[in-house]
Amino acid sequence: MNRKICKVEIERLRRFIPERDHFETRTQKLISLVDRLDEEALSSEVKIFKAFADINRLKIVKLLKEGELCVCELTVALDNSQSTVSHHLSILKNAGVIKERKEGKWSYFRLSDGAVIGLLNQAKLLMEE
Amino acid sequence: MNRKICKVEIERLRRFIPERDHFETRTQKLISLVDRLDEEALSSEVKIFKAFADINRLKIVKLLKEGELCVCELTVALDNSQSTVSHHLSILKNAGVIKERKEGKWSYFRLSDGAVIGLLNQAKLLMEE
DNA sequence: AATTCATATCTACAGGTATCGATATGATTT
DNA sequence: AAATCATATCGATACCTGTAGATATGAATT
Repeated sequence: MNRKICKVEIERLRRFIPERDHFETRTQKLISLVDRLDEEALSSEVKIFKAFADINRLKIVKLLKEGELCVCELTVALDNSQSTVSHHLSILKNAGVIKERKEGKWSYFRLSDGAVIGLLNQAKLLMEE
Repeated sequence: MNRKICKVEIERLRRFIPERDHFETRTQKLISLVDRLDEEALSSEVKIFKAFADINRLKIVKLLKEGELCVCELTVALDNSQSTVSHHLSILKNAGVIKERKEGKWSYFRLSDGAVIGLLNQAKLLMEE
């Protein structure tokens, strides 16, 4: 997760900073704002959004709104290979979106809580505007 | 976006369907549920989640909560190359998350509306649980 | 009109990720 | 204990994506 730092570019931009009204104070404010961002918290947010950023995983989430399901049911419903479904489930689980319950040979998955549905609704709202 | 269909796998699973209580009706219900999902709408949702699924784009969104900013300000604040920032902005714009306003040489970007902030809050909620 | 500047686009590349088949694991059934 | 079954993990592969430098574009300045 280490971005390459582009110092040359920054210097190039800094050269004209004093020439524009308020530019320096504005950018200083922005820089300190970025510095105050919690990188770890941001990474968690990214992880959640990544979890939702795949059509098959979205389908899984929408199916799980109907209730708990096992891997084999999801495999049939999604028409994907079992290993693929398993992979998607582990990403969703790792992001905290879904929870697992083992029962004998079966693993049942369910949505973590109502926040997921709220998230989806917000996204839809954003989309419709 | 064309998933490969894994018929063999499905057939393998179908063989034991009649042997489990309610499995057939359950999976039939799930399959028809998936069939009724609007692929195009799902793709839009995925596009939005993808827009948020990068740490630099999240930072841009958080910076834009402070108000309208031009590309060069974001470039300094994020310490990324100009082309990279421009690329991220085009993804956010394409997903409908931000809007652009041109003024002379400058391009100013702003958040589309309050839905973004709601979306972020929902994600945070989900994360904290 | 020539230069400078802000931004967008193109090109290349490294790392990430979705997918599947094959195999491993761990439970259940025979 | 051997076989079967559900799921997870591994290995390979093709595609996707974030990044930066180079170049193009279009506006403002000289």
